[in-house]
Amino acid sequence: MLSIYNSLSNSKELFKPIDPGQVRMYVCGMTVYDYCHLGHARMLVVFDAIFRYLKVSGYRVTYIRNITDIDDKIIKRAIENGETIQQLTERFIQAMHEDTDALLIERPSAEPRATDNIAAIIKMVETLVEKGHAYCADNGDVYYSVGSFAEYGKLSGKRPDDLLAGARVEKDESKRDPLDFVLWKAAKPGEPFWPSPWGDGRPGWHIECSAMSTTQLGAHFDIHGGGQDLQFPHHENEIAQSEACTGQQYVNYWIHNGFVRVNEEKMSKSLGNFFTVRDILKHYQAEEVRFFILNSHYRSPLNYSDEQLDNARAALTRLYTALRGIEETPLGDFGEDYRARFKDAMDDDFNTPEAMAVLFELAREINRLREHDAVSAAQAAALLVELGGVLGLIQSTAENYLKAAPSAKGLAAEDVEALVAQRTEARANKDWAESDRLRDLLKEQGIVLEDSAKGTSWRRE
RNA sequence: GGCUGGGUGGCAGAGUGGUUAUGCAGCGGUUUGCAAAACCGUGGAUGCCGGUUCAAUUCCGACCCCAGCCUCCA
Repeated sequence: MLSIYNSLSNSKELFKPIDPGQVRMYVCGMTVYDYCHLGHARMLVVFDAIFRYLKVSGYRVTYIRNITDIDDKIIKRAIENGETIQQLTERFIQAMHEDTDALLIERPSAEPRATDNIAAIIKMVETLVEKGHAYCADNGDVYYSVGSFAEYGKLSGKRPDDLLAGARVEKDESKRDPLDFVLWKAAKPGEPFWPSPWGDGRPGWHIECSAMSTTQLGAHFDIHGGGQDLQFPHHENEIAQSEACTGQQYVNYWIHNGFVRVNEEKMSKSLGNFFTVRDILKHYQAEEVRFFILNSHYRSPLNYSDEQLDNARAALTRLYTALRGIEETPLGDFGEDYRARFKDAMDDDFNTPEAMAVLFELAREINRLREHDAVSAAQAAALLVELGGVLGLIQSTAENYLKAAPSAKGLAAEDVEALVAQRTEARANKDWAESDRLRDLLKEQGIVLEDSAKGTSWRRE
C-alpha cells in the first residue's frame, strides 16, 4: 500500500484515490522566461518518477503540468530582449521540452497554458465576486478577500494574524486587507490584456492554477504537487480560491519537493547561484543528473556539487558494467524478493534512495551469477532494467552509456578502437612494453581498458 | 518574531526500539602478463543533555546548530 507524506496534514497517509484505479495529479510547472535550472529539474524528475511509479502500480494517471506564459517577469524580460511575449515564451517552452526530453522526463497528459485558459479564469473570478470572496478595487484590480475564507492558512500552518504581525506584508492602498491577493490585474499602457467584466487586464498568478486544474481534473482531485517554495502563498491561495469557488475540497494530497542547494544555500535566481540544465548536460550525461536527483529523498534538501555528479557517474558505471555483455531474458518469477523490496521502498512515500539500493544489490547478484549461471544472470539483468526503468534510469545500453563522451572532447570511438586493435596485436606478441604504452596513452585520454578472456573492452572514465 | 523541515561512518545518503542500507573512498584476500572490472572478507556513525525502557541512533523533553517559508521563485 502506497503512503504519501501530505503537506496538508504534515504526516504520511495511506493513499486512496477518489476514483478506484485512477489518479488525477496536477503539478505547478515552469514560468517560461528563462532556461530550466537544476531546481526545476528536480521538480520535473521527482514528479516524473511519481508519475511512472503510479502507473506501474496499476493506476490510470492523468498528469497535468501547467505552463505559466503570462506574468510580470515575462513581460519585463520580453521588453528587455526586444521581442514579443509570444516569441519569448515559445522559445523557452521549446527549450524546456528539449531539457525535459534530454532528462528522459515523460510528457504529462497535458500541459495547459495560462493564456489558453483566460475564459475559465475569468469565469472563476466572476464566481468568486458573486459569492462575496472577491472584489474589484478602485484601480481596476480584482482581489481575493482572504478574510472571507475561514480556513485560510490550513496548508502552510500560518494564521492570518501571524502574517499580519510579520513586517513583510506589502501595503497597498487599493486592497481592503493587506493579505488580499490579486486575481485579475488591470492592464497598464503597453501591457498585454484580455477583455473582462472589470475592464482590460490579465490574470493574477495563483488563479491560473485553480482554473486550469479544475478545468482539467474537476473541482476535487487527488494530488497536487510543486516545489516547497510554492506551498505559501501560491498553493495556500489556490486552496482559498478553489474551495471558495466550488464549495468542495480541492485536493486530497499535497506533495512538495525540497530545494536544490549550493553550499548549503537555496539555489535561486535572485541569489544567482543556479546552474541551468543545459550547462550541466555539457559535462554530465542526463541519466547522471537523474540519478543524482533521485538518490536523495524528494523532500530532503539536495546539495549540488560536481563531486555529487561524479558520484552518480561512478554509481551508474557500476550498474551498467554489471549489464555489459548480458542478453536479457524473460523473467519468469525470478527475483520476487528484489521486486518486493523495491515496491516497499517506493510505497513508503516514494523512497527512491532505498529503491535504488535494490538496483545495486541486483548488480552484485548479476556479477556473482554471470560466470556459472548465465540464465539467472540474464534474468537478474532484465529485472535491473525493469526496476531502473520505473525511475527512468538504465534506459540506455551498457555500451552506449560506458562509451558516451559527455564533454564532446576526447578521442573518437573509431580512434579508440584502432588503438585497442594495435594493443591486442602487441599483446598477442607478448610485447608488454608496447601494450602498456598504448594503455597509458588511452588512459591519458580518459579511456579505461579491461582485458578479459573474451578480448579487450573499453569505457570512458 | 511566527511557522516548516533537518542534524547519521572519510564523503553522499536510507532504514531501524535490540540483528547488512546502498554507492564512492580505505584495508586484507581471490583473479590478472601488469592493470581494470568483478567477487569474498573487513574497520568505521548516529549534534549535546536529560527522560521513558530490560534495551534508543530510532520514542519524549530541553538545548545548540543548519536550511527554508512568511516578498518573485521548483
